[in-house]
Amino acid sequence: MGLNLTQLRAFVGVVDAGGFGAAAVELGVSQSAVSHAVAALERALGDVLLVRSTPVRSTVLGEAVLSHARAALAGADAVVDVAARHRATSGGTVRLAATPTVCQGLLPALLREWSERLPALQVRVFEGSGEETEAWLAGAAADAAIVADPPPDTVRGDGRGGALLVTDPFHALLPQDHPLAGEESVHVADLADDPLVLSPNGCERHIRTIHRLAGEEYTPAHRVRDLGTLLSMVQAGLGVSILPEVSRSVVPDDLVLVPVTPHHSRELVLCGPRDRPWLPAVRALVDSVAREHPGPPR
Amino acid sequence: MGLNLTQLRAFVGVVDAGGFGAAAVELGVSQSAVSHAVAALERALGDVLLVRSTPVRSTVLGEAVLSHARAALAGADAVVDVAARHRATSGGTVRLAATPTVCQGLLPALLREWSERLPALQVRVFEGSGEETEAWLAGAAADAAIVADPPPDTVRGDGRGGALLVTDPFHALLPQDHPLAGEESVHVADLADDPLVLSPNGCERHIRTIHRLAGEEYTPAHRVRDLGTLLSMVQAGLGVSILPEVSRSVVPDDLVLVPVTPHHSRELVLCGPRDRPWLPAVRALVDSVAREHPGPPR
DNA sequence: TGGGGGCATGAGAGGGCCTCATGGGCATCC
DNA sequence: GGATGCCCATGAGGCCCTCTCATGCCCCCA
Repeated sequence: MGLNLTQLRAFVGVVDAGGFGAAAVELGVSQSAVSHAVAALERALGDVLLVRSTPVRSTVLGEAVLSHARAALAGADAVVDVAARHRATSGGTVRLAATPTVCQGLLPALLREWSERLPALQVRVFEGSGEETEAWLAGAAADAAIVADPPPDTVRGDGRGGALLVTDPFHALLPQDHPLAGEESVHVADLADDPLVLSPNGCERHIRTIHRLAGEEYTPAHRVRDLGTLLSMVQAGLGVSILPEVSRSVVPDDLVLVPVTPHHSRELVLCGPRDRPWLPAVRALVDSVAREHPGPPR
Repeated sequence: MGLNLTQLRAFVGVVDAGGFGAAAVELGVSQSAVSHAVAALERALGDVLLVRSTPVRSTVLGEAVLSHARAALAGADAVVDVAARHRATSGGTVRLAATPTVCQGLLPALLREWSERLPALQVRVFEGSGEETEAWLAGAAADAAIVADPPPDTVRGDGRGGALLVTDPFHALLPQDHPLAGEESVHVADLADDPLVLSPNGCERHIRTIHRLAGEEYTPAHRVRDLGTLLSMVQAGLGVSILPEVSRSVVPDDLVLVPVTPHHSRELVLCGPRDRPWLPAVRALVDSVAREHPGPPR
């Protein structure tokens, strides 16, 4: 009763090969199979498609049907073709370098997304400072990285280039009971009296920029390596800090993030190495997130 | 191993319906069938197509495959659609009126062609004089006719209108031993000494035109009704005649057809009635022969 | 801690599709 | 005119696919 790709392939094959036997050779099946298939198709459609002569000719219905049959077969072939290409380019393991804030704030959702939407692709995360991630990527110890504010030519080239994951604004990190904790936003000058705790994970450059924009002096009171340490110190009332938005997920309940002015943000970009070809799988990762955020209308 | 329209339909259905169960309802099969089909498709393609969540989402591969799958299904649907339309419009019986010369010279090949290329269509031939065929068509005793030189608006409107079957030049019919039988062409003035035998089957108008073009007097010596009689009389040496090219197939070996000057020809056109809608089957006949002769480049 | 929605899975039946073998129509060639 | 070869149709038989039914697993929710 129902149509069949085998039947369509047999019909088109007979038209192209000029005969049932020739089509059978072409399709790698017996002549009988071709005959059965065409007969079944003709039964399903309710009329004859081919005139059994030498060479075989099409009936009027056969001619009318032929192009649609070709379209159907082309679509089916494209499906297997796309799948084959996908298997070849979207498998294997990608070593992804990222900073701690990214690893904690951004990566969980991304990894979950990737494991669902690119299940054949395994991502191994390497956490390091901003300098380390860039060094790993340059030194081929990593295949991709999430970097902040890369040179513009590497950002979302829409096919070539990396993918902008998120525009990540900076906030003041304050204890919940800090006088400014309830404000809509906080100017960096108003924090001048509080000791500034800093974790030099690649954000220091941006924090310096914020101070420069405000005309404030940049004098960090403490430098810690671990983000947990920073949080603990602010919790202990030893000072305040400035953190990017992606850190929000790891901020304890008794600390708050308040937008800081002058406004400043960094762009987090997923990209491959600058100086060597990208792994196909990295391209697949980039494309998958680029499709999520449609990007600017150019 | 091989793709399947059922599998593609299930996959697209799940994407459109937002779930396996909903797709099953949509497709009129069990939820289990949809699950099996999608699983088989994923096995065939070597990777997962759908993320089993609520609502179901596509993987990257699923998105890449979706449009091609839709194209394949659209092609297959178009095939059955075209076939259904063809069954509705290209079946039944057509009563076709034509003159004897056409019936003998032109129709055999046409009927054979039609029986092969439009096997669901039956053509019943009604043979009559030119006046009779036109009267039958006008009076709905025939559904179509092959007429000579109809008004220009009925000729091959390329979609609407009739189909030009052949441009049919006139020849002199001579006994093989006639002095002019070996000539390349014969001027009608050179036949003035021979008695002119005429069969008034609708060709008389053209023969009169040939004489008028030559400035010759038109004086037929004999008028017979049957073409066979005419041939016999010419064979018996009782005179000569003027016949159209399509008559060649019924001319005996001891008679010859020699192109006559002034050159003149008629156009034989297959068309439906002028004053009422055409049978769809008549349109199918016209289209089938119009496709044969590609027609002038406009 | 049940309950329900949603999909997967296994068993079994039915049908579709393939191959093998054979038959018939048609042309060519001695 | 009979033989031969080509080409397609047809019937039988077997395998595999696909469907349904029943049930299980998982997750979310109250």
